[in-house]
Amino acid sequence: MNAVNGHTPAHPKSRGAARRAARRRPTIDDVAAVAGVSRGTVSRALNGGRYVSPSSLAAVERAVRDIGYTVNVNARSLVTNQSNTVAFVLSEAPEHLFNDPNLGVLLLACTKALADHDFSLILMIAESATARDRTLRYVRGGHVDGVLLISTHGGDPILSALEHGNVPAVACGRPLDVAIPYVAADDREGARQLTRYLRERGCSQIGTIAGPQDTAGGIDRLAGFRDVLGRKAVKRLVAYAPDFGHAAGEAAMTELLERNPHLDGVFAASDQLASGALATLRRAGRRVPDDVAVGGFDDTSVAATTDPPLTTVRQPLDQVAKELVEVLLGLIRRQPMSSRVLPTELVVRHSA
Amino acid sequence: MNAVNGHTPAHPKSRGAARRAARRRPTIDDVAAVAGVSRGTVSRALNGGRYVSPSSLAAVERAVRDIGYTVNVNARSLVTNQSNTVAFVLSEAPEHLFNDPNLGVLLLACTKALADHDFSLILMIAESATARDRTLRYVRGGHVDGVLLISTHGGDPILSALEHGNVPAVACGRPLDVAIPYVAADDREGARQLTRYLRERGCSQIGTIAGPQDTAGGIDRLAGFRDVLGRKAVKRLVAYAPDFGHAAGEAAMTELLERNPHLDGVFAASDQLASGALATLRRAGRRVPDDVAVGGFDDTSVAATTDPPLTTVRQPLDQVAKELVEVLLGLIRRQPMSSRVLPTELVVRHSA
DNA sequence: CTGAAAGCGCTAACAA
DNA sequence: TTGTTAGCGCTTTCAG
Repeated sequence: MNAVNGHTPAHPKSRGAARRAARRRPTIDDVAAVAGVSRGTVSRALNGGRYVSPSSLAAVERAVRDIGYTVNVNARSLVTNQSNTVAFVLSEAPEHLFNDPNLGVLLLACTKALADHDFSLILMIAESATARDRTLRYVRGGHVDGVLLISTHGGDPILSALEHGNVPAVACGRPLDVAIPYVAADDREGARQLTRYLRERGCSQIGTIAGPQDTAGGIDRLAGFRDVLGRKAVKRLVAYAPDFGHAAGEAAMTELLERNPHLDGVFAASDQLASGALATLRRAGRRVPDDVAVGGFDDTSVAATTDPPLTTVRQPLDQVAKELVEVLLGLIRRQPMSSRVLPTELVVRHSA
Repeated sequence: MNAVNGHTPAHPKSRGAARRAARRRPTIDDVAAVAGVSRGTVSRALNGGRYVSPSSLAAVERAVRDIGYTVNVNARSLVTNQSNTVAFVLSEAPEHLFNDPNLGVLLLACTKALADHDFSLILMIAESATARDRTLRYVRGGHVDGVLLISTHGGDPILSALEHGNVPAVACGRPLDVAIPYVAADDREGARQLTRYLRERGCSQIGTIAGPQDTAGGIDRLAGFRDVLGRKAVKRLVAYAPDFGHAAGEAAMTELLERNPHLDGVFAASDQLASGALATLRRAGRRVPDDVAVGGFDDTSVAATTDPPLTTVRQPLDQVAKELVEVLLGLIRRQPMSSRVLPTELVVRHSA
């Protein structure tokens, strides 16, 4: 109906729109005016292009490029009632958090996986009670379409809060005591793999540094260890670490060594625990892997830089992230989604 | 004008609003109806409470609590044209990125600092050309009020793209060749501190493992080293690492040792480089710090877990984050803001 | 396939 | 101090 180029202002809107477009950020009306179609057609063209003639579609695309139009997400979200944004919620003391090198990798991978679906990730920390309240308010306030929950400890208040909420949510790692769909690596089988490997390697006195028993990782990795060693996994051979860090690994290794002077193998529930164990062993004058073989878990960046490099169990973190996003997006589309457990892989280096 | 309790529907809106409130997410009109005031009054009460009588204010607050109202940010943003959201943009190959333990700390600290101002952080990765385009489109599309730029390498296309853009932006670390306000630790002075310490400690043959020379950290830390050693810092005593990682540190240390068998001190431009240097030195049979004293930079978590623990230079990352946010928020308010350089601190452990 | 028009929930300008 | 009203930019019926 109207001229396609802006030089021939046919109906009044065209002129107004064009002039305004010079100063303000262009709107859909500006596109419509330039493309010579109605606002509705532009909208349809922008959202899938259904019920739009090829010529209109082309005109719109051209106009969009010409005037550099980008949709105003707020206006769109106001009417569609969805934001194309998900919250990545960390519910733990932040100091601990980024000591775990897994977290950064996961965060990055989720961001990228979401970007592939045109979703953005907003990072929220819920370490204190007030922060948790703010997060919950924010999430429930409809600012995000769903939640990616990174909660390590059991009894996390934010988990139960989200459990019965109407906000789609998926947890990374099996949540304790809560029925929320999750995606996790197969911790238990991974622990079995490494423990079996130690045994086949000839270790006869294998101990374990177990992670905190209020985390799924801590519990399942110990369970896997016991699956393999059965009755032999006597109390004496298990040392419990209060967290997954280096210092805890040093302490637990000291304890294990005192109780079992003839130990010749150790499975630590994380690479950092293993790195601490290595430090203690060196101080005790034990050679690794000759005197004592050591295995870790996670295959984080630290595994490659210890001396000797760690034999460990790789978690498929990229895959975890991908599936986390897949499940959440499904949930957002109101599809029924179930939890997924991903296989781990033994990575043999030099410590065992 | 109207009854305060919902049982006495006086004007039509009240009834409709109340009924709708039962099913839908409550709106400002629902609050108005319940509080017995107009929508405008509610809005004013919600935004600062100016020009609102104490009694109205109380009524509104009560109504908000009663019906569990939360503002619809999209509607608000649509009219105010600001989102209370900033983008945290990473412009580098992500694999490298979270090897740097600083990054996680910074990200967390920024998130918290922003939360204190009721801003949210959205994470964006601009590693590839297409990702960069998407990021730029997103940022310019008005989805965020400003940008926190974490760019390490010089010549980053996203920097120049943002330099003359009208989007408020602040960089973490001094950007190379670009005039964008930034917040950074005083790398040069930090390097001087450590180098002086090595000299005062009695080292007479001090080498350095320099970081990549297309990063401000790499350049400035080397400059600081030279400031102290002056002419003595001959070429022979400098080894260049292609990145800040452990493996690069091992290689550079090997090189340094070959060229200078009598070396008795090393300043590495990062903790991870230093950790690599430690590994090489151990393999070479040199004792640290007795034969060779080693210093790192950053005071990341690795510094505490090496053997021996690293003497290093602490960057005040929490403070950096805080000021980063302060500057960005100022910029968003259209206040003129200038760059800030923060002092570093020498942390003495056992490696030197 | 297309255009017109009705809101989405909110803020801000204006009149009272 | 308050209520009324006009949009913000967009999607989505609903007629045509």
